[in-house]
Amino acid sequence: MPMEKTFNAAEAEARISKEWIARKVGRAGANAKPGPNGEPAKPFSIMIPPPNVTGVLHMGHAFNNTLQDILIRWHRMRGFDTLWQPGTDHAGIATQMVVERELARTQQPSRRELGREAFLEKVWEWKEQSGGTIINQLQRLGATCDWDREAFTMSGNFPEAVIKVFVEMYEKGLIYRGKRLVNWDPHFETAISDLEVENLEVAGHMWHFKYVLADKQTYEYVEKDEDGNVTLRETRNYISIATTRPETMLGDGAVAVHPSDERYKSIVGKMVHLPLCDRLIPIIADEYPDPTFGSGAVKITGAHDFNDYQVARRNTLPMYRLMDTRARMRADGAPYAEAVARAREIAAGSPTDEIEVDALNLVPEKYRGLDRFEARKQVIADINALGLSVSILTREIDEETGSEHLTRVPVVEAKKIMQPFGDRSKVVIEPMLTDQWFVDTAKIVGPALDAVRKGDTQILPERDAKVYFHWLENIEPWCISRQLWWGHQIPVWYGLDIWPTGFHDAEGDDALDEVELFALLADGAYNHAEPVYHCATDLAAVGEKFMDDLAALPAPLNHARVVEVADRAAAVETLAKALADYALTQDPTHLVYPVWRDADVLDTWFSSGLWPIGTLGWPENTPELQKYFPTSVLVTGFDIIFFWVARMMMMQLAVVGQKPFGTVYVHALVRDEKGKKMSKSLGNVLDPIDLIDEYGADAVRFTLTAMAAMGRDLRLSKDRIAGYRNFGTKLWNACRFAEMNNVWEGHETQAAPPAATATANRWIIGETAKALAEVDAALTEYRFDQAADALYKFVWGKVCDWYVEFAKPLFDGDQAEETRQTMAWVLDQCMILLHPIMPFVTEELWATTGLRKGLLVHTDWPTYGPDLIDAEADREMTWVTGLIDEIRSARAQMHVPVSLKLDMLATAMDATAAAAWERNETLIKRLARIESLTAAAQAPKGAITIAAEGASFAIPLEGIIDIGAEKARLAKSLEKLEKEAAALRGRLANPKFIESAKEEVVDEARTNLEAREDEATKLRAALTRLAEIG
RNA sequence: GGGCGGUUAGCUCAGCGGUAGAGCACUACGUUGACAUCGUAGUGGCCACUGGUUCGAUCCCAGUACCGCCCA
Repeated sequence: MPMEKTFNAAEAEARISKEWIARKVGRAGANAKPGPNGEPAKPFSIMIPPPNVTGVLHMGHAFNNTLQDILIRWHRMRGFDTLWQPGTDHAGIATQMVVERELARTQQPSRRELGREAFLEKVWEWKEQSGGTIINQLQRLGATCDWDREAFTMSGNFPEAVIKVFVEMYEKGLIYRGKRLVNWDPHFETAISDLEVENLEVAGHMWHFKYVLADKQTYEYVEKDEDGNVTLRETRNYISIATTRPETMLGDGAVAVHPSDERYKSIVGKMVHLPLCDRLIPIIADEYPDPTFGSGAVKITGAHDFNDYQVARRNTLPMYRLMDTRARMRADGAPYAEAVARAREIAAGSPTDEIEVDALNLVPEKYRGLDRFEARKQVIADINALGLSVSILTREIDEETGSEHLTRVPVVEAKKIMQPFGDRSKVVIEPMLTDQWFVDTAKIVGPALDAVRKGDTQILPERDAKVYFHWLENIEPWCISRQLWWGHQIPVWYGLDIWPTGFHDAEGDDALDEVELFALLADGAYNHAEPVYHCATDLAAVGEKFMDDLAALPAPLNHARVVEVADRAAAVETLAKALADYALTQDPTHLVYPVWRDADVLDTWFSSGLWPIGTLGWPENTPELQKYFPTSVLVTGFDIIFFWVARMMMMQLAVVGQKPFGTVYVHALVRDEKGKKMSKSLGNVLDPIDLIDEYGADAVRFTLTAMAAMGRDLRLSKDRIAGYRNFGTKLWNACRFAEMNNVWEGHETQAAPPAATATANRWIIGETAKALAEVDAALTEYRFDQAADALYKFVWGKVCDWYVEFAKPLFDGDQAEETRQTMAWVLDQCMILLHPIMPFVTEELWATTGLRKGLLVHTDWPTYGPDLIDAEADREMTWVTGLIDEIRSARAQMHVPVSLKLDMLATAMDATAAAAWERNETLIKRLARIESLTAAAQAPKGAITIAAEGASFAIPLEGIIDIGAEKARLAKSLEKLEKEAAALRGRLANPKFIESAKEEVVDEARTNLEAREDEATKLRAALTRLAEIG
């Protein structure tokens, strides 16, 4: 059955993809070829950047995975032992969100109603049913991962690996627990990482409040202009502060001014009344406030602002937490009056600790329980009512009476402010002081920096290494705990601190008596203290650690059984019961020591950070781990250099002491055709699957590849994709042409090109070798765009534009068989070389044409070298194509109809030119539409002139020729030639050029000048002739 | 405010010390033994600006302007 006119992507891609998957073409080691001495094939491995299990393929994924597939296919065809490891990550927040939404949609019980265990079952159910979307989409893109190895950060060996790493890092002191300010998402009620925060500029306001000095004190407030002239002098009893978040003022610990700020020097150290609160806070001097911004005085709320937090830490200010996990004003704890009384004691120097400070709820009763934004309104209203807003006098005219009033209006500046939003929840992130687990990144960052500095790991493009260094050199502790359910639960168990200093073994007999028991049981003896904790891989292991602790206690408590309970409350209850039971029965076997596991899970990036070793089976030392680790290349987007790449580097180096990858290729962002970031809200998102439906995966892949210039964003337009779809069609039709000319009959793929005699055949074989060299060089350097460009130019510009045309006359001559063989070989090479970028259409052509032993995906990549380039054929074909171009151009400009075949005269022809003509006569005649060539002493009147190297031709066009047009054409060419010649002459006339320029440059200039002068002479002669006839 | 990029044909981008390139778009012609998802020919550029280095600068250096991105 003859081939169709176009490649049916929709039909063929589905079929081919299915076959690739069924035949496991991407399995690790497929098509691996041992070395010449039987040594094992060189490994080449890539870890897919795991998409979220909830993810759907977007343009960034399509881009990222196209590049990976190109590298993998290229290496696989070259006989490397390849592994492309696929998988997904469990995406804590995203998945929990998706499943919760699904529960709500189907009117099932909510997460909280279900409880942790039942909810997690729902998550797994969802994962089984819907978690494979993106994997299927990757397959549509043509990705040849080893699908049997699909990994998931919550399955297989991952849980064990993650827990093991946590425990080991904890034991090495690399992980610690602490109360820190973190990004808190009030919607999901969890800490989130910087990565998950989007800082957006939004319209906000700046309010200005007066904090009145204590004890009715006043000071001279003086403002000066740049020249030091006094512009304002007044006596003030307040300091003016500016804030965009008035509600946080309830937790202020101080007002800070810059130490150099002359305006406030006299009042640093004095106290001010905190409005709406019965507290005094100090004015402190700190480097943080910008004296030129606002009033120069800043309120410091350590528990709700990252900058303030640093100031509070530097100045040991108390940090009062104002909000609960949903960012409502706190309603817990003691009444305000009590809390504030204690706060005043603390301010006066009473000893305290951060637990007590955190427990103190300093939100006045009237604001308790309010949402933070509601509280803001109230606070503003109340401060205005107290007259403590900075205000200005404005004139108002009463409409009825026409009388003027002067009223004071609070100053509220409308202002653009940067506000943090949760990237999933879209709610405003609240900096919140909470207990979290941290990786002490400062301790593990060294090797990650060194690996890149020393070049063990290369980051491309180089400038992205700067980003990497910058971030790692300024690294912050990494908050790894999340207040979620879906994830790896932290392997830490807590127990009640029953080792209070107050415990008193009254008899000194090291045994527990009733009085002592009572003391332990008494409320407050232990359950208000911070629990003790241990970290271990499981309950049994952690139990042993608690047993070691218990050994310090009097008998029989030192032999209490460690049991696991749900939480702290359950522990208190269980212990109380056990002690009571013991008091009654004196049976020590009933004594238990309850422990409960940390409810938090680990940041998804913590497990993703172990992706390279985790997917290879670590902690088991699997053969895959030995073979494919460290991995060869990581292909990833620039946006996760810090969050993922840097963390993988740190963690792999910390855990197994090896770099995770040799090269990191960082690609840019895919934007829309106007250069805008694709976003759902802008509605400019191009869905790769839609594009694949419309144009085929090959076209989408080729487009992305052709645009993958290193370090530059891509502007994707459908026109471009359509263009490359046409490119696929072009190749398709070249093969179809071959088929119609029986090129494929009996053809089997040969590594070596056929022996060819025709110049055109020898030439195209050489061009193929050049193309291979270019593609190899480009891919070696990760210049995907150059590889695509080289192939486009070769396949379309050389093979289709010229070679197929040359073949037409050759098929009618003596060299037909050789030409058929050459064409088959060349088209084979097109398919092979294009395969990594356009796998589907090439695989289909492979199957459709010739006699093939196997799939193209497992066909060997060619290795021929520049020896295939025939310099003579190259020169000759340049002459031939140049001549054809000249004739066509002249014809077109003379408006000679294509259908008209012309007779041509050779007015001059040297031996080389004559030989070239002789060998390629049929080609030239056909393509230039020339009927005959005869020698002539000179061109007749009314002929157009064609100048070629070593030859001059004339085409008599008496009656047809437009003399004016021909004159113009020649004049234009001449002008251009003369301009070029003049430039060359000028350069060669400069002795300094001859002196300092490289020899070959000088030679080249001379040769060029000669050629131009020669051609110009011919054109001038032609012009002279034209002048003669009119 | 700090850092990093960019500015080349109408558009999207390559190039990078030695004669300015591609694709798309545009114009004209064209069913010539595959391809109209095509062919042939063509139009179109003070390579942002100002200096400097150099025999020679779109390319290297410095500054200016504008536009992005990242981090505060």
